[in-house]
Amino acid sequence: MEHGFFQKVYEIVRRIPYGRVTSYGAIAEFLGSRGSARMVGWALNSTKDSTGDIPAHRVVNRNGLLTGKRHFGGKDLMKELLESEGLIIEDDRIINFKEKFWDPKVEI
DNA sequence: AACTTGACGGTCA
DNA sequence: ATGACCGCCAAGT
Repeated sequence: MEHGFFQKVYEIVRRIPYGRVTSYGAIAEFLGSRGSARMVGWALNSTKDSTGDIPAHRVVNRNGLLTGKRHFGGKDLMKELLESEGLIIEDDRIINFKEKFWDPKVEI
């Protein structure tokens, strides 16, 4: 197993509690200078090859917008996954984002 | 080796 | 509120 930037990202994403969400930037910030928000999105992109135990749908952009939805199967798979966890989504935006936001640097 | 492309975010007009 | 720009940096071409 490697311990590169990607692995660190996976570790954090796996820790996002059910029904909560975080942002690419928050993860990048938590990892310090080891990466930018773009890198986090990149890391998640490669989870498609991975085993699939990574809840990538719980990562959205800083505005609670489902910017990564097109990388999931189906038309609205990402949205459906989040809704099934109790989040309210309207026009690809998480309405109760602030309440559901989980910040790794304060909650870990 | 050079250029483009992003699941991003902050700043400024 | 909206849009342009810039920094970010690994991968693909």
